[in-house]
Amino acid sequence: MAQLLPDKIITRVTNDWAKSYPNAQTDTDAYVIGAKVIDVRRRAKVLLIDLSSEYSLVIHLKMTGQLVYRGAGVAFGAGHPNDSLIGKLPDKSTRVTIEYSDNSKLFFNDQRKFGWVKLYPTTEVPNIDFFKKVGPEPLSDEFTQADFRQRFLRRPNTNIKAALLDQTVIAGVGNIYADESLWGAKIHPTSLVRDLSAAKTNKLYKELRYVLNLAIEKGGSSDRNYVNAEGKKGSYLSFARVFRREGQPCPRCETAIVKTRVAGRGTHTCPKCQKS
DNA sequence: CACTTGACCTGTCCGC
DNA sequence: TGCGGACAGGTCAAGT
Repeated sequence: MAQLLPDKIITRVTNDWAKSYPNAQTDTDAYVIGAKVIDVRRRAKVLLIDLSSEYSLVIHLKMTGQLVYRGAGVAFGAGHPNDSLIGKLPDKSTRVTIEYSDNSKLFFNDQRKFGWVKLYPTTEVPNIDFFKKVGPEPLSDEFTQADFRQRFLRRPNTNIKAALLDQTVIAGVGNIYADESLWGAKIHPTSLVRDLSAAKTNKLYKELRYVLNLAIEKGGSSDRNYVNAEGKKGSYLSFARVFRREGQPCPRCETAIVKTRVAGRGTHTCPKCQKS
């Protein structure tokens, strides 16, 4: 995305599901049509496309959203090299289509319709409720072990998995990387935050950063249909130690991985390695 | 206030 | 094969 979009000029934005582009209206076109893409950024799980109009498209993929970019012509239909992963576009999951002056298109596809594309003045983005409350980026250089522990201790009476998933504590950790990092740190997901020693939270800090870096290197976790902007799948799940591995042997101790429900989410643990 | 649960949606899978 | 229910990568609002 960051390589594909800059300098492209938007000529049209259409949406097939109102909630996927909730502030779409004719007067928003004034800030979008004819605008040039200046930059593509990310904060937490949100993507920002900054435009020359000083407005930004703010995009959240939620569970099943995906952004797929295609050049003009044959790329929209049969014969595209990515057809085995995702076929002709738009398709029945296409919610928003952004067209550019070179006739390329960016498709926002989202089977479950939880994701969205919103438009805000670029200077207002930091004032969106979500961005005011969201926690620090766990991979940033300034984010230390001590910061990590201190952030968690704001939620002393909840379990560590709920705290890991809480975007106001730490940004960007979802269900997969929560399970994976807890396994790495040998912490049971139901452990109360207040009961975790500094040694444990330090270990979790290291494991979380390891897991996130590995996931980035592998192109993320394509659960089923997910593809990136170039139509490619990520491969992290083939490296996962516990996530979606119920009944398979723990890579450390061979004990069968179990699946339970913690913080309302499917949760995978090794019952021997992660006792507390 | 801190914390948990249900709602938002479509599609798939599993048991009857 | 059909049908009901549970579940799926995330976040809010409403509930306790």
